[in-house]
Amino acid sequence: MKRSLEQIEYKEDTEALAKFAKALGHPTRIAILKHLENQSCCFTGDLVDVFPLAQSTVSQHLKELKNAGLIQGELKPPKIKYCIDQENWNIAKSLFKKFFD
Amino acid sequence: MKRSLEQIEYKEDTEALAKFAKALGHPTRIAILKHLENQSCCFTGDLVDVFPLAQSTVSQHLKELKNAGLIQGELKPPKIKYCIDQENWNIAKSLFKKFFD
DNA sequence: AATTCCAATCGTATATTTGCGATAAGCAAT
DNA sequence: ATTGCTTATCGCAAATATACGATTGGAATT
Repeated sequence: MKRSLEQIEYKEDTEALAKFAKALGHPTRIAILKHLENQSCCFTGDLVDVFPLAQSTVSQHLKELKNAGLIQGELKPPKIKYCIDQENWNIAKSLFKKFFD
Repeated sequence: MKRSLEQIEYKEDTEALAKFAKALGHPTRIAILKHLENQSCCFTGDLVDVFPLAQSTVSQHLKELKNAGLIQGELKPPKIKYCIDQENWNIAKSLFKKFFD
């Protein structure tokens, strides 16, 4: 995509908030996080059963949530247990809170 | 894009939250909203001066914020005054609040 | 070493987003 | 009616996002 002169510089908080918001910007990912909040943790396979989506698609959504730092995966062979990343979750929480006043 | 069988049905709150989050998922739009929070209101032209972006680009970001319901435009010839849409802003606020506990 | 299970990644197709310049549209004042 | 100011929209190009099936990879067990 064409870009103006160079990358725009935003404040750190602005970038961080946008990044979190972007990760939350898909209903499936919201639903996954809600599910994790209830269950505290779960495996990829559980989610594949819950959502009418291909395994690869669910895996991609998990990857994005992980990249945003909102979840973390723990090796639990032969499965992977996903949980909310409490530290970043709290950061996101406070950023949104501050943003909305 | 290929879709599974048919559109997935999510809860109303989930859809609404994702929609708001998506609109917030770009640093320029976060910055615009922060600017509006400070100024209470402003004109498109003001924003074009603030950000190193083309007028058409700023206009598009405003359009998305408007579509999401986060801002509203008031005709003030020959300008348009943009303000935060308090009603939807509060809805978004409470959705995020509930989501993060 | 081979097998099995689960999840990630690859390759592909399509849709959407982001950005720009150029043009159109709306409204006031001349 | 014409001009001038401001903002929206159009048309395009490139980048990202979303989805799938197929394949690969990793870890434990046989």
